[in-house]
Amino acid sequence: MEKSFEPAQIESKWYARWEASGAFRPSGRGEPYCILLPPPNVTGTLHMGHAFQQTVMDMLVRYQRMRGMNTLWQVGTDHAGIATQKIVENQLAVEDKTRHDLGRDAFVERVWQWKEESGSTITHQMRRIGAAADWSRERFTMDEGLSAAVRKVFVEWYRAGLIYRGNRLVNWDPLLGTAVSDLEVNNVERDGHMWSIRYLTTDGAESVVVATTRPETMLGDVAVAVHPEDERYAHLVGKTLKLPLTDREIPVIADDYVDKDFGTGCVKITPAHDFNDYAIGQRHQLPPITIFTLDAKVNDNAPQKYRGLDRYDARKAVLADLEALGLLVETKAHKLQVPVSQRSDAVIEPMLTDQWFVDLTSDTQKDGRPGGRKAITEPALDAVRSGEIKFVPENWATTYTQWLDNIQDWCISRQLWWGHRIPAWYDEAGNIFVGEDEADARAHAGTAPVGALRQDDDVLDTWFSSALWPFSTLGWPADGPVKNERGEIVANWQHDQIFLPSAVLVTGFDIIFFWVARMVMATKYFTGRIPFRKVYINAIVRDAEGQKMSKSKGNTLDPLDLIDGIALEPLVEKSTRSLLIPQVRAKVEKRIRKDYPDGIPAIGTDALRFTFAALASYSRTINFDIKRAEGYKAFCNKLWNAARFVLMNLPEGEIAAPAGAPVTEAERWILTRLKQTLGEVEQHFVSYRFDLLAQALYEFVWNEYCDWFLELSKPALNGDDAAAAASTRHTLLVVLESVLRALHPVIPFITEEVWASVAPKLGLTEGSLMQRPWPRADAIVADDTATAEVEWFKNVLSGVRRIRSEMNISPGKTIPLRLADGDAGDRERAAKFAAQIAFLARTEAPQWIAAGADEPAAAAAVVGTLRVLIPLAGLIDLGAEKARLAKEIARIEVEIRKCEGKLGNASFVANAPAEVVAQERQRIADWNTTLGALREQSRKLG
RNA sequence: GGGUGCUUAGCUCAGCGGUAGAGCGUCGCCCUUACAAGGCGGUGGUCGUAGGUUCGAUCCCUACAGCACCCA
Repeated sequence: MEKSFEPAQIESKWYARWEASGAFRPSGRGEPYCILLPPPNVTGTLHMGHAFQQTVMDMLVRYQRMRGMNTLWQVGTDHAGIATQKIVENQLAVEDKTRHDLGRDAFVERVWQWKEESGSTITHQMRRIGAAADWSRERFTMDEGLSAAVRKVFVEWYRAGLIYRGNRLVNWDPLLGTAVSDLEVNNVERDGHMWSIRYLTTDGAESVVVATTRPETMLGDVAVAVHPEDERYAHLVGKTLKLPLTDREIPVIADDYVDKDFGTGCVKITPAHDFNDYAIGQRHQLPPITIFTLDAKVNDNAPQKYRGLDRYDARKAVLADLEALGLLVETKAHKLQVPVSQRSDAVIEPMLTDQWFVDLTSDTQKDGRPGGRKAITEPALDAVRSGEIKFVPENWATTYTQWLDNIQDWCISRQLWWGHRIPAWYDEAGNIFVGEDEADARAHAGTAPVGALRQDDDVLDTWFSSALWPFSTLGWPADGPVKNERGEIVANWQHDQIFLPSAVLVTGFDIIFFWVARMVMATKYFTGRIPFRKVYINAIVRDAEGQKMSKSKGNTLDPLDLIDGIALEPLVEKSTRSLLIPQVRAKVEKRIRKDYPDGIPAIGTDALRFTFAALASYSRTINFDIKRAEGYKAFCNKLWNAARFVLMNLPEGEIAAPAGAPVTEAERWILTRLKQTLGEVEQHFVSYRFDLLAQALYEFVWNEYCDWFLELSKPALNGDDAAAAASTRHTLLVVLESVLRALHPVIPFITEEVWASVAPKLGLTEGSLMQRPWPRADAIVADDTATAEVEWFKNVLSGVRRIRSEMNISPGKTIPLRLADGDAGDRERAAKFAAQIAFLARTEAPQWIAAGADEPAAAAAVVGTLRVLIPLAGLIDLGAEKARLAKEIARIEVEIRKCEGKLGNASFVANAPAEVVAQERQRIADWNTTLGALREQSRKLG
């Protein structure tokens, strides 16, 4: 083995071997265990969130595979409608073209071409993380099989009356020219104004004042509403107002939606451009008046002079005209919530358009069939409420159920070209024909089409196909094998449905609504099964200061840069490349030069993965600190060197297991600790506490195996007892190999590399660590006696070390050692560990001082009643040692007083559990023993 | 407005009813042939505030303060 751990060399060789060996595919043996990869966008590149989430999935998959499960990690990518279409549209823009110049077919063809060339970036990056996924079954949401599932689902829901087409008010993105769902709209607080406008009654005798943040929409007003119990306006209800700037008259209506106490208590009603107003308009049978075109310019329903103006220009014009007429009563600054499209940042305009919806809210249809609430929403709610699906951490179930309780119908049509085209056709009379293809649509129609059929131009919301992921990837709805475009079988529902439900979904809270809930809905409806048993909501990765990572802040980290390292200049270049605003660019560059003056060091995949594991508590954010990752790289190096030590102490060839139990206490102790650690780690896998899991393994490897067992093994290996040496050699090796297996799910590369050297020594014949079983705690025998003895030894050694350190005795200097007092056990143990004490404490052979004999002035450590003495002569400052003893005595006196306080409290003794009282009595006895020995020592020093 | 979290050592976080812990940082000593990406030893906290429950509260309850996120 090389002298130090070099991740780059190791990682490059193992992944390809694993993948080629077929080790990532389901074994076909054991219980099914499946994890679905949340399919990343084909447009994406791997970011820290992906790397974290995928590390979690990979740990689970590798662990379960080693435990003998029939493991499938189902991967693939998402076509990401808008994002992908935009990339290609941007490319066209460089050529001064739009998608309309190409036409639909040619444009879609070009998007496919882009996908073939660039769409696998992220899946290749996933391999660098070490993801043990079954790439042979990789899917794409727009491949033929998954598209067939989409058509089937659409048609079935439509025929069940659960998908409908309607002219509804939807969130319209005027920049992208498509509807978007409620979820794709963010409400952003912006500084704006509240304008008060006076509307005169038709007879001109009276007026009302309405307040609005969007004065331009008055051109589409159809009423002014007041509260039914508002006495100020009761007499006006039913009268008409003259709508300024237009020649229309609008009624005053009463509706208890209006808040009497807000503003003047009068509200202008614009049903075509406001969701609340739309509902009021419907209640009062007031037909909406659309005043904007699809690109948010004033249309022909408005007076001539405003037509063609952009909505914000129209606002200025309307305000100026109202001002001129003396109808603008007040203008004041106002903070308002503006709906913004997540995809384009454009301000959303509610627009009345024809769209397709999934019914999620009606109880019963007109014909008596169950509505969407009964058929789709409630089963999804029940799956979580009943505990069939469990969230981890569980409080996310509240988020899930509250959203479903208040859900709206899902607008699934998008006015895009890239995506699953809606399987609906229209005849020349506007009748709708739905089917998996045109022939199917005709066959299922009640009436013959009038003239030719034309397919709906729209495509489905990307999340529609994602919702089917748990079963469409397993081959549904086909009956037999499903092939990919290369003719390879990627799924077969007949066999693969054993993987439904999957074991756990690992995903971010931000897509509980977009994806998790919809998967439950669709999977329950179409397969009758839940899609997964658990939903592990992973934390959001932030920077070391807890700030959200964003390109414009310059605090993003590329996981591959952490793995490979990157010099400062290339890092600055890549971080600022996409930033167009010079000030932002300068700020980001400055930050990077400050944060990473030497660039980013290469820490390797294993250390990155271990860091993710160590940070993965139930907390909802994790702050990624490179320093922490560097610490775990040191851990990898520690493991590496421990293995080197073990291997360099072995003779050539295979190491036979000695007959019988391990000879030394140290061996039996480390095996006991290994057993405990493995038991803990198994628990932490069950509870998804990867932080505790990582910590348990870290502590075992570093603080137990390396710090103590390796050290204890040195005198054993070099001592006269051949049996102890042989036994120790074997135990060193066995524990190391178990540790490698236990750590493999977390740090697969280094463990595989080390194992390759270790396995032949144990005569193991598996070709890869992946094929070894995960080590079982219950296969190891615990030995509490040995544990107690090693703890005693550790106390003795620590005592000597503390004296050395505090008395400034050079660590290399061999010093005399005396033992005084103590009991028979101490004598036995001192004899047993004599070689270890002498070697590790660097002392001469310990000598007992007989009771009552003269003692040299000495510094002392106390272990029970045993005093471990280091004679002062020439080594130790008497005054310093007295001070040290006094300090220790004072500390113990405080502890004793605490115990006495408790035990002196009658109600404590009466009410506390007996074992707690007993524990307290034991504690005080132990402290008193130590205190007695310390006082004795103090007296001896005079 | 409704909801969900968080507040513990300088920093980042575990612990969640019975002696306050880890990593990183910091200080001291040491290049002791597995590892200086290291070894050994130390320093450092009235567990956000105020009440309550309890023999006992960092942990449970209530209120308050601050911070964050989600939904409207």
